[in-house]
Amino acid sequence: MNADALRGHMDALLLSVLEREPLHGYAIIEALRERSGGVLDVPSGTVYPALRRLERAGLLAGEWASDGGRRRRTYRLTDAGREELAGERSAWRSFTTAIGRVLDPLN
Amino acid sequence: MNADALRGHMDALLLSVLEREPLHGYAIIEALRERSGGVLDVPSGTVYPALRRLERAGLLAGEWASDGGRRRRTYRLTDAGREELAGERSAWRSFTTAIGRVLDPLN
DNA sequence: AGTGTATATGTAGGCTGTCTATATATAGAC
DNA sequence: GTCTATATATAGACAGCCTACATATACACT
Repeated sequence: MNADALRGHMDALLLSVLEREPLHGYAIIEALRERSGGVLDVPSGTVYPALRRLERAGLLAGEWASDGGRRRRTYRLTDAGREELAGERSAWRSFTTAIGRVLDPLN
Repeated sequence: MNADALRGHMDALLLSVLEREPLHGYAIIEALRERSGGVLDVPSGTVYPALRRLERAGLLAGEWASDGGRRRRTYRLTDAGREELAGERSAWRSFTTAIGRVLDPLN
């Protein structure tokens, strides 16, 4: 998976894995790997700053928790985050349609 | 269309529109707009440097021509460019599959 | 007790491709 | 003579993803 290909789609991915239940960063990385069939292996240096960015934007709400001695920051979708996710899904569809039309060898 | 979303997919788009016939930069921009149903309106400041980059990489071959007093640089796919296009199409399929799985609300 | 691996978060700095804004020049319509 | 379309190109800004590194706990194994 080329790194540049992810540009501009990371937000949608992060919001999407948080749709069903709140998760912390490390669990999000694993969820992305599993749900993509092993294709997406996003480094922590990408995910943690992105989560902070989405929190600053009001799309996620983060909260510190402890499991034994380990600190975790668990993120959940805000209402604004849910709206944003819907918009991202719509944008993804029109994006793939547009690129797909150009790449279609029948053209 | 968000600018970042295109990152990493521009090469595939450019190679793809040149698959059937050689075109010059301006015509490529129009072809992208038409074939995407008006969604892709890529500025010249993106396309011309990208074409040079692909030429340097040996994927395109450019040649100056004149239509009346206007100078045009017409690009055609090289053999390496055709191979690259096949790879880009394959990468596009696995990319959309992976992202689509994560974005799928059924997950 | 010490080593190694998995879990867990985070920062600094680099890279690169896309964008905006600008410049140049010809052709043709009005 | 002016405006728009055609045609190419560069400079510099910007943003986000990356690598590499730093820190710390839990747990298995020796």
